[in-house]
Amino acid sequence: MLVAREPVTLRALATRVGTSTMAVYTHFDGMTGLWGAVRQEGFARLARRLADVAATDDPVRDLAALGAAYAATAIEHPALYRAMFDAVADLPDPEAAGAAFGVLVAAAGRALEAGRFRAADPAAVATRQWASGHGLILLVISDVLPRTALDEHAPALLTAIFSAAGDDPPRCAASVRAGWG
Amino acid sequence: MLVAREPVTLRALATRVGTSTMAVYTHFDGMTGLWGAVRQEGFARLARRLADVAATDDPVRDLAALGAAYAATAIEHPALYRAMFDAVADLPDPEAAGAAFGVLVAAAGRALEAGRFRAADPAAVATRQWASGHGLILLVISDVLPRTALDEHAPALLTAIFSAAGDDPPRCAASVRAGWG
DNA sequence: AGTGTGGCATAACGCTGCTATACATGGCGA
DNA sequence: TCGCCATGTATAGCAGCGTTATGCCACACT
Repeated sequence: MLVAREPVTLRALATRVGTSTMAVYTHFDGMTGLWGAVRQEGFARLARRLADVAATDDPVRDLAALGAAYAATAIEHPALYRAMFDAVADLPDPEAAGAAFGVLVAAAGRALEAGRFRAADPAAVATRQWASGHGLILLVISDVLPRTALDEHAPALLTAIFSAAGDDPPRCAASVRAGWG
Repeated sequence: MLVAREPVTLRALATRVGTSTMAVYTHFDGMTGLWGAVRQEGFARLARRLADVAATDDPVRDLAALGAAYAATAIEHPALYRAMFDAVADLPDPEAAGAAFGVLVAAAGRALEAGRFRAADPAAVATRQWASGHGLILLVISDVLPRTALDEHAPALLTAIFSAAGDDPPRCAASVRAGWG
């Protein structure tokens, strides 16, 4: 899973696109601004990917599908995913990250309304799902865990979290299996 | 939670300890080797902290206590924790990380023997606990989640994971509460 | 006591991100 | 249509980085 991480230098980048280093300073604000734009674009793509997950009549299935889409996005571009969270605190426009999280919260809210979750805070469920997925994904793209660990542990973790939120365990497991695909 | 991250340059470091830059090349192997030694020491300390957690007659409580010790270690030195996982794949001696993980697996094994977990693979339970904690901790020390999120979500996540492993939910919650302290 | 070896200070090299300056090019007003 | 202004780019140079080559010094061993 570990991909070659060439240093991404300002000069190499300028030469690559056939311009001089100054272009990076006019269009972005130096390397700092460029990395900020990269992280921003990463979260924008993530939010789009999550928003593209169609809602069904099984909100728990949807939550699992969102998790799968999230993981797929991260695995497709692991270097980008790492960069996104390298300085997520000073994102130029944090709303993009908020939008991605909001999709998760909305799905958890639908699960609550549908009676699948019992008096649980949708934001808390989404946070727990997010944190678990984040950790698992990072361990995978850091070559600590093999890539197969995702399919082995993610559904189990999601089932554990959603069941703890009140869903009926067997039904929850079925929904997660369906959503994770 | 975000702490000031001065660049940690070779020159500044050499001046700080009153020597020249060459010392870093004789004792370590340049900056790369030095960072490797730092990560190594980080995992060694983590393993020691986990090994110092005394086992009780409640293995689920112990698992939660291990989680709390793990989180405390990370929160005490967030920059070190980030550095540890920055290149965990090429750790000089991976056994230190393996030892830390082994403590978790052993506790999960005791929970299985004690009949608290039902036919679950101890390593799988430990992996899920580790991944979840890792993600939650990273989000906290990256200032995505407030520090209070640890006490709010970690026990809930642990209870969810251990209950899914077969433990009786109310009893599990009590054990986690006791262990998390 | 003489010799050899290991470790450190010094200086220099190539690279980095960044900035100051000069030039070119495109649009707008007279 | 001509001239001017402004915007963006190329060039050159700066300080800083990690790394390496060289020379020296101090300690240990015969």
